[in-house]
Amino acid sequence: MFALCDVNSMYASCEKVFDPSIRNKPVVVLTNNDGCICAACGIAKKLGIGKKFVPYFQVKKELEAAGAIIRSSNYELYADLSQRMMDTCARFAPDINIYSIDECFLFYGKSYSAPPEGWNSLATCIRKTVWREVRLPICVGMAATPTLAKAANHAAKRVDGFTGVAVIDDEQTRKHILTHMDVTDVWGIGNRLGRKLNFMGIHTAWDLAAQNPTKIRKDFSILVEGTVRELNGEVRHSWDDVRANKKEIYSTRSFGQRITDVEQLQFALATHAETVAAKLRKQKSLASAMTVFASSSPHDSDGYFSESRFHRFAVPTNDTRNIINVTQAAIPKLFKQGVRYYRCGVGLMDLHREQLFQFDLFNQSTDNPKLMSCMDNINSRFGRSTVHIAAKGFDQKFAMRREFLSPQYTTKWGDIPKIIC
DNA sequence: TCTGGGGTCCTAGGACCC
DNA sequence: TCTGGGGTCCTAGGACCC
Repeated sequence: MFALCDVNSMYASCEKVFDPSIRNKPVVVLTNNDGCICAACGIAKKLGIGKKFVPYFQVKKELEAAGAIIRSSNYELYADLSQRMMDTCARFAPDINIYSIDECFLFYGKSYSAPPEGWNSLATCIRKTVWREVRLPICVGMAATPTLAKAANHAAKRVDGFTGVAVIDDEQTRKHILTHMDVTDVWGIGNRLGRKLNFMGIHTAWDLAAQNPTKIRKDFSILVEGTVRELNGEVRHSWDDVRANKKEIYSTRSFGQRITDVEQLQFALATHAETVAAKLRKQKSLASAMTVFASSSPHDSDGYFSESRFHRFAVPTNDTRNIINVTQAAIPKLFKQGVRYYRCGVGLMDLHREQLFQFDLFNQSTDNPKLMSCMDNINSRFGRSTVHIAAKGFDQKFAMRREFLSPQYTTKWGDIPKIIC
């Protein structure tokens, strides 16, 4: 049995945890740089406002008119509450897999027999406990495969007759839930595949489940075939696949304000280099190649500019200094006077497991793992960027725009809620 | 006045090599 | 009668996810 626990409108719900005054109001949360809408609470959704990934400036008036409370993304708060929610969920299963900031899969293997009180009560208990301990509303879906657990979770949220919990453990329920589910709501089926499937007369998840997997593989891909099989109870997402190391690691960001000077671009790229290098070390991998890029905005009228530079390392590395050096060397190619830079980033690819990589006699690694782990440890203990490479600069002018930021209630001493008697 | 998220994986096609 | 290879690496862009 797999369970999928996921927080309802995670970011909006987090905003309500420490601010009861907005609990009964429509809350809408914006992406980085207050660019787009990325979450809306249930009340906002009912009012028909807060459509995901719509640019904020386009719907600003509409939101004001509806009396919506606007918040910038407060990742410090969300990441901390996420951790607490995951800790609580983890107590209810032998194994947990954190899928994203607001979702985790729980896995009950063959040796685990169904709880005497039934799966439904277990799911309800998880939901209630998370609410009691973290004050986050979650939905729990349970089924024999991850894709079906996702479907059950979808039903728990949207299908009449379910209130926050759904378990698919018989044919009747499977059919009921899948027939009430749009094919594009199936995990792995996006808009594009959805359109093609619709064209073939496949509209619901149930229609998709009824397809011949071999034919689907021919018409689409091995991935869609896997989805069809999972909808029929055959596990295709192995637990290890979900947990597998990344094959590529990226860090990219749009700037709070457009950038026109080289130094700021260098600082930004060095910052991304540090981020990806740290992520790479965390999964204990080495990168053989990387790409560095910078661009103006495709929305700008004065011509779109985009440049990238690919680099292959003679010896795979996960040392921040090697990765930063490449970003610095890329500057002449990426920087052009007069361009209003909107976005830049760094990507690592062709990744290998640290222990498995064979070095040769002629190319010795220049990495300094002790220095790197020392940096990682200091930063994990005292906070991000307590020590950093000087190339990142000390006067970054592209700070994220976060005009409607709430306090970092749980991660900053000065922001801890006060109770005044 | 100006404003438009971030991450990962996959693949077609071009460039280049022998 | 008409016909012209095959492999690797990189790039750009598409597709999916939240």
